[in-house]
Amino acid sequence: MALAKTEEFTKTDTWLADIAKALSHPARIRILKILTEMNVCMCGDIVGLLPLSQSTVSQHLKELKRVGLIQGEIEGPKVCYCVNNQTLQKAKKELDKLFSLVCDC
Amino acid sequence: MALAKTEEFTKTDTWLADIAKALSHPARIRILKILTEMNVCMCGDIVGLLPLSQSTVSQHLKELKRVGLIQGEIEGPKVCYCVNNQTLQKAKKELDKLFSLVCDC
DNA sequence: AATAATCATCGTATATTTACGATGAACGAT
DNA sequence: ATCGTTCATCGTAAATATACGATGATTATT
Repeated sequence: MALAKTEEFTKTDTWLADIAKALSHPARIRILKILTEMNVCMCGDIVGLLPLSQSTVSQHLKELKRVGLIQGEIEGPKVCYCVNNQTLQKAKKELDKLFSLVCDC
Repeated sequence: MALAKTEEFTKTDTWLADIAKALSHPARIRILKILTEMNVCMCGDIVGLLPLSQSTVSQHLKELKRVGLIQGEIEGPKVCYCVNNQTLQKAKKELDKLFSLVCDC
């Protein structure tokens, strides 16, 4: 079976693994940076900054949105994306907790 | 195509995405914790603590080893796994750098 | 030499991911 | 009302991931 047995693990571990999955593609890491560094929020703008097609970028945005790392605000025919500080903070907190457990840092 | 266009991104982003991929399964997060919290290092011991078969756990260990988050030392017929502090520290550093860029934390 | 223990790898099945082009939906502007 | 812009979704193809049982390799023990 290819189904991850997520029921067998703690909610926190499963959640953190899901966050990690959302960060597991360089395009999505780039997108997070683009949304904060550049003064840019639309899908089309991001497409212009990445070597990927519009539909592929849209999928990456969807994945980031799925776990709540970004959110999208509809503005007429456009959608303005931005990072979600709350989720990012929670992710950082849980990652820090993990690293403080598993390593000397 | 399903091939990630990793050539088109920076080495650091690609590396960090790869680390995130290794952390993107709750079993692998559990394994990291088990290797540090419990006094345990062998694959068989970990199998006893997870709801997964020996071959599946071995695959997860292989994935963690692939990115250098753990290392395995052969001791006769056994292999003693342990976390790799150096890689973990580098991962934490890069994650911190990412989060300090993309969020207020 | 034979056996037991330990772990990796092979083979396999299924689900998911990644990517693209094409199409559809929503809305503003003409 | 039509057109253009923007983005999501559909359809599809190929790669990867997840899981298991079975088998193979290695080494310690008997």
